[in-house]
Amino acid sequence: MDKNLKRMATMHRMQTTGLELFYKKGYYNTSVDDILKELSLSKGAFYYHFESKEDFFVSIVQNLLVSKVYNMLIEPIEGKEDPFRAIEACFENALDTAEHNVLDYGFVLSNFMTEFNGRNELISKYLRDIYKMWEVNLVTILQKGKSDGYIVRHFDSEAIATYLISSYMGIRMLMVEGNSKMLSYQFKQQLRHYLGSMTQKELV
Amino acid sequence: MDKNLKRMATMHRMQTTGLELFYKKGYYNTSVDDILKELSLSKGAFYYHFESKEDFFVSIVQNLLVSKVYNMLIEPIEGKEDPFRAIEACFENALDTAEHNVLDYGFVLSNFMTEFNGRNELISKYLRDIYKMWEVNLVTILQKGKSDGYIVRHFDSEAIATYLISSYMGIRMLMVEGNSKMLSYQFKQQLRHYLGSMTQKELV
DNA sequence: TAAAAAACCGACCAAGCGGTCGGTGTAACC
DNA sequence: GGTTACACCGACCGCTTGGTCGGTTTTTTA
Repeated sequence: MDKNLKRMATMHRMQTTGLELFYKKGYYNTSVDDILKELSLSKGAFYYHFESKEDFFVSIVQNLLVSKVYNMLIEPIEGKEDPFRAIEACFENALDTAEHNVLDYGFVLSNFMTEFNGRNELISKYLRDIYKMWEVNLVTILQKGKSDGYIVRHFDSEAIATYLISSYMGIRMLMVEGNSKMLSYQFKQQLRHYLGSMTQKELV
Repeated sequence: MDKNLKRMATMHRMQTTGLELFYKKGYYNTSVDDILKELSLSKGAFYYHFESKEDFFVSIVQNLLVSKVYNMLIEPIEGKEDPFRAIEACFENALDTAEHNVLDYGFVLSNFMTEFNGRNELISKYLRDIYKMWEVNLVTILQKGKSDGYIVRHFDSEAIATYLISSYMGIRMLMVEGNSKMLSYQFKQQLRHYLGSMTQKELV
């Protein structure tokens, strides 16, 4: 009982530190020893809990990344009345945390997708699943927005979702130097314009 | 004379193969030996022509990447009458080559920017310079478009450029599996809508 | 409190890395 | 036709990597 608790605690410690370092330096450029040094743990401890470095990373994706993306990019949108307002607020909030160089998990996701693309199919698959989860959620709320009269009916929800996600991932990729505040501002402005151009005028 | 030719030929061969492999597998995940094996050349040959792996990559950026990005993403837009039409055509063309998984250098650029970000400041700087070149060109043509009456005057050219580049880099990041055709289609559609929403109606 | 199971240690290994260096073939020059 | 400089070779070096394994410590169990 208590046993399992300790096990979980250590694994969790390893996972959070692992995510942080993998994100900062890249998966292939971060050694298992790097993580262990940070935690003052030994190789033995690591391979007692995880089968391999790859297995370790998969566990991070499933235990941390999924829920973080959900909390930050999906849950804040779900069930809201006006979809565009909800999306706008959610994206802007995510960018604000990103500005203060806190971990922004939308970016973490796209960062890893880039790194593993064509290099590790298994991990890529897990990452794509998270992306799909995000996309499906956006499409759903856009469809609902149509029925509720917030969005012009003939627009393509899937295409809008794709465009939204790609622009978000793109801007996060650019927001890495000192100019992130400016970029974030410009992005928000254009996002509002883009969404505004598809809003159902009058009616409802 | 002929001498210099041979030198240049070998270096160029190394650079093109290097770019290809670095792009496919990542810089840190591609060894010098990997490239040499592909070319049936030896370590000696490599370090005769280049000081280090880093120096080699910088030479690739300066000799190949700069001109490729220019040819593909800048030159096709420069000096055109209607900026939105030019940008639209240029982006669509770039995505079409990307679909047939030919090297698309806008993506190569963003890929490397992600990989080196926070890991190699020198290389990051060179990559950012290319990005800036692209951005400045977009801003310039957008400004010109305003004076020529194609674009509503009060719009923010810098913000539009940022939004365009980020969405492009984002969509390319997503276009990696089999669904790239669909993504590309959706992107083009939304890009047209976005640009259309800023086009100066009537007048001119 | 003794035995058993779980958690952790760290020296060690083979493989791979970027980079060096003394040597070799070959074309250009006098 | 000998000299010289350029282009290339590949064994080798020190170091890091992911992963192993026999052993020790800590915790749970009975």
